[in-house]
Amino acid sequence: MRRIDLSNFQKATSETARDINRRIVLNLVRTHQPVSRADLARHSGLQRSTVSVIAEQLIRDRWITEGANGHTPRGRRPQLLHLNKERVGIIGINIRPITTTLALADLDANFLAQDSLATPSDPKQFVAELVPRVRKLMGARPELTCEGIGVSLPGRIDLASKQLVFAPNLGWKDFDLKTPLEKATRLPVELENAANSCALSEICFGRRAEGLRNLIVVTVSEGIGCGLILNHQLVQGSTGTAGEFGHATLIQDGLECSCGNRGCWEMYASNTAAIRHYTKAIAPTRPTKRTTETEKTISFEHLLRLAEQGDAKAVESLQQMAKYLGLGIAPLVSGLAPDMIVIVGEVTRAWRDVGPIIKETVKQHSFTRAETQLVPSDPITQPRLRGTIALVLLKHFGAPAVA
Amino acid sequence: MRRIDLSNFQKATSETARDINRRIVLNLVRTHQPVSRADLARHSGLQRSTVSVIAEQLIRDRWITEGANGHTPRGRRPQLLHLNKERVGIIGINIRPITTTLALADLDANFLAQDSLATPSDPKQFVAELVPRVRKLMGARPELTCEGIGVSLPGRIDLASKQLVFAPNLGWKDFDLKTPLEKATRLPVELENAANSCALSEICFGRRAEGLRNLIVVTVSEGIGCGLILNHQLVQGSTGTAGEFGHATLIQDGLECSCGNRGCWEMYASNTAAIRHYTKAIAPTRPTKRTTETEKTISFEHLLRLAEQGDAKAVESLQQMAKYLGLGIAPLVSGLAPDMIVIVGEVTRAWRDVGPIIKETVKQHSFTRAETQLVPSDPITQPRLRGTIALVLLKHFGAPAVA
DNA sequence: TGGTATTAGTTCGCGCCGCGAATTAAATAC
DNA sequence: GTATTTAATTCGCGGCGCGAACTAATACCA
Repeated sequence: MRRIDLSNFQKATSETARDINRRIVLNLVRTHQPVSRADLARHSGLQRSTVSVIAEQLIRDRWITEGANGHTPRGRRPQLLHLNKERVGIIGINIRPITTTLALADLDANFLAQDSLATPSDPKQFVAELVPRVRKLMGARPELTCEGIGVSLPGRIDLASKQLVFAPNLGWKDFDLKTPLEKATRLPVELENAANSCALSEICFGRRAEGLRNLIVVTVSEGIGCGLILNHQLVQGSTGTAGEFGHATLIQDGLECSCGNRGCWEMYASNTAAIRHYTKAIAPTRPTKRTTETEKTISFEHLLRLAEQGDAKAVESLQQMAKYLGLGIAPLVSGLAPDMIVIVGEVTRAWRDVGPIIKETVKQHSFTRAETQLVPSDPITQPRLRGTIALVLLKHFGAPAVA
Repeated sequence: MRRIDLSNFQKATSETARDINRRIVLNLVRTHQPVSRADLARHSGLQRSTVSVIAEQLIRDRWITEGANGHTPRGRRPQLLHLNKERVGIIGINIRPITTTLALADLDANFLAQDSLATPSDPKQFVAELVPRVRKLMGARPELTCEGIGVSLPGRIDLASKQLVFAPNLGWKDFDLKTPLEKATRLPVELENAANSCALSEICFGRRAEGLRNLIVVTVSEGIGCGLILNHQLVQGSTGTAGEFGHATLIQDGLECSCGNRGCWEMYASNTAAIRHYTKAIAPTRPTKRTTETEKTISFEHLLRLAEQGDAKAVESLQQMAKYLGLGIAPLVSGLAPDMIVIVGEVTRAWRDVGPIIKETVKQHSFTRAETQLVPSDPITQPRLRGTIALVLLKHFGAPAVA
């Protein structure tokens, strides 16, 4: 039961009921397509007459279309409805430290065209390079009306100003990406943290996580980030920085972290941490020089490959990483009791080895009656990028703002 | 933006708009009373005509009443509306290990009558003792229609079965309190964990926390519990056990906890922990015998009094406790970025000493841009008990289930 | 003292919406 | 060829919010 926010509520008008039911029907079409009006009525609990009117409206607005006729054992054949993939395009942009990928997606979140570029270190230059590529993507399917642009990035966006306030791995700070991008493309732009994007991707399009009430996504790369979906809703915190469990203390008085604290979770369980462990293992006496981001990422790829080839020290580094991942996940299970936790990151390639260790560690260190599933994300679904599509589509498919 | 839950959604009917606007108006009356219809129209954005109809309905249903006329610099005098305190009573029951308190409250969550009893160790006997006292409370103001019974207890309630699944400090387990209480009183009964109750109390009636989007309540007594309000909504997790950060690991391989893990937060920051620290300090060599719950609670009272009188070791025990409270709160600030954290428990009596330590520790160990306020709860508001009133009232004052 | 301006609250017709019964459409079974 | 079954549409009804018009009550001012 939600408390009504008296500083920011939405009164109901005569169109509110239609708005609610239209969204319900649109969602039902998406999940059950192809589907007849009669089935929609059964699934929604609405009268067939009401569904007919709503369907007519959705067809008129080109959200859905009528396809072939279906089959029934007896009686008139239903006219099957499905999402109109020819109507809407969404641009998704996934910014990562080295490479930025962008794509054009349809209403089913299928990618129709993709592109990528090296992420420049200067955010202004980035906008300049991005805009023509966005235009080119939209040009790939000119018949589609572009609904908006979703952006996922390794940083945090201030809820009020929509400015990027913190992105250490990009080296950007206090930059307004939204305004210039909106001006240049004349499209609404939604920014979101990468972990949050992944979480949206999972509950909106995920095979196993779709529709779950409580889901946590843990993104493991240079650092660790969390995307929290609680009560079907993204948790952003008061300013938009919720999810920074990567900088929660795991080991009191532990290793010094760039954030200024000591013993942060990501100092022990990130890709970087695994590399550090491995480096120490193979050359315990020689102190390593500070490596750049590029070297780190390549190295984790390398570490994974070594482990796949059976390198004992590489395997051990990953096992260590898995143990610490479990130690950090355990309090999330105790404290938030989610239905599912999804791990996103290169480390999932070694899931056969690390999965059981994470699960066992979580089991030993958590306290809950909840049967939280712990699963790796399928990188082929490109959750960071696909989440940006969810970000834009939720404006049409999400629950309406009411009361 | 919330995702629509296709396994449990609510279609809109022709009455949905009225339901939404009625709840908005009811909330506005509560927060602005006494208030005129014209002001309600201004605050809600609804037409005056609509507000008039809704007000008439609310008066007919005896939720609100018309009071004296107000004053305006010019023009007709408004008829002021306010909540009808003579209509509805709510029974609140706060179960604690030693004493159970119960009260009858009005719509403003003011207590009209109170009672208390020793908490029996047998839950069946508890129900038998409770029912006549509930009847007696209702008899104190027979003109009130009792809307329901809210119960707060130190344990967790399974979301699906509504059974009490875990209450170590009561010694109860897998007991159904709801059904027998509902049968005996013919009133709807809502059960909730004590920390969650406190959280509801704070956002519904709290002077500082009312209406906040993200709030965490940390209850500190024999153990530590957390009540999480995120996006204006109680977080219960998949089974109802969310909030058990007290059993999150604070110190790896630390003290053994009754839950089976080691180093749980509540082993270092609970009342029990402070007593253990004090006992060790005054008799470091002699091992203490296992104390009962009763002795522990009395002892923490004693410890507080000693500290108030300036006993150095007692003060140091509380400071130690405060430091560990801060260490446990820090990851909640990093990870959930709430607007406010409220501490509930006897320890707040020593806030002048412990408050600054908690705040400083949190500041040093957390990572956020959020300016999370950290405040002690005012025990005079009886948050555990008052939260049970919110639990019942939210059915009428909360946002309606929609989409 | 009576008109004017101002504010509160009500009345009423309109259009949007979902409901549900009746109707039309199209298929199969016998 | 008729009955049966299922799909989809049509249409009148009642609930609801809107907004214009109207009534009520008060202060100000000439």
